[in-house]
Amino acid sequence: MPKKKSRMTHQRQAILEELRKIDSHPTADEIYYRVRQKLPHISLGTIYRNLEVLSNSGIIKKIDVCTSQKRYDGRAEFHYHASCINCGRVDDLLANSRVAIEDIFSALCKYKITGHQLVLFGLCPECKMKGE
Amino acid sequence: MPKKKSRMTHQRQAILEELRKIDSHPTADEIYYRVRQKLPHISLGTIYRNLEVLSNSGIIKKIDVCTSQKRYDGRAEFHYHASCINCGRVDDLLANSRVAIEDIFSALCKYKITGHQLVLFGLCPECKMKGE
DNA sequence: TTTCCTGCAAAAGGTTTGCATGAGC
DNA sequence: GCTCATGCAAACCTTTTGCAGGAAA
Repeated sequence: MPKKKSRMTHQRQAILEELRKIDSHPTADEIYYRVRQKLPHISLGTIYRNLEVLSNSGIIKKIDVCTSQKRYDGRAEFHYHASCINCGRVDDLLANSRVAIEDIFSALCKYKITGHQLVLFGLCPECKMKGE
Repeated sequence: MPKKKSRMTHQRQAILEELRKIDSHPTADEIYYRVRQKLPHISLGTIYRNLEVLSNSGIIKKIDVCTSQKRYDGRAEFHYHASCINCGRVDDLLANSRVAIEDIFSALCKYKITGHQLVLFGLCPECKMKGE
């Protein structure tokens, strides 16, 4: 199957820029809302299609923090995320322990481990302060 | 709010038995299919409502392996899961390293860590053998 | 006899897709 | 000019919910 080449359209550009500009980890509809400030006629379908294309080509990352909506991350390098159980914000964590985790479990089971997903839950500094 | 007491109906019983009988980690519709062999008139809504009640009371566990459907586990004790990227089966792993993981990340970020979710991906022994 | 639970069917909520048109390169 | 991408809207899929009748305790 010949790899089809993708075009850098205004829409794709705007989505990527928006994602790189903010360091939160927005959901598709948050991105939609933001990009519409610049391109008022863009559709949600286009947002989803582009997020898919961009993450399939390794330019961005689709992340799953076990909530109803997927989130997207402009940083494609490997790292973990922490999700606040109170306010829902999602923060980056350092990329430590990747190999360690997969090694530990490779030794403990018969799977050929090829990846893993880890999400930490807790209270973000702000919610921790508020004592909630 | 007074805790409301729950009743052990035939439906709830059958769902729980089915879940305990199989050590795969079925989705709601797989459970629906199986329980219908015994209770042909049970509805999917009842399946979902009972899985919710049972997991909220800590009798079973709802698990998320980052696919479109949630899965359910008759074992409520803490343990990890591995998901085969080829055939989709989900297996139990030992419960090691729980504290270690949360401790590592508590030291690395400003969150008050209260939990985490870890899923390992890879090839199950069978798919590994088939060389896929 | 009081709640809680069920079946049914409709709705919700997030994401994907078909189609005709539009725009990169 | 050839594809690939877009906007729109409808479809999809999993899960949730409203309601009136049914069954645990």
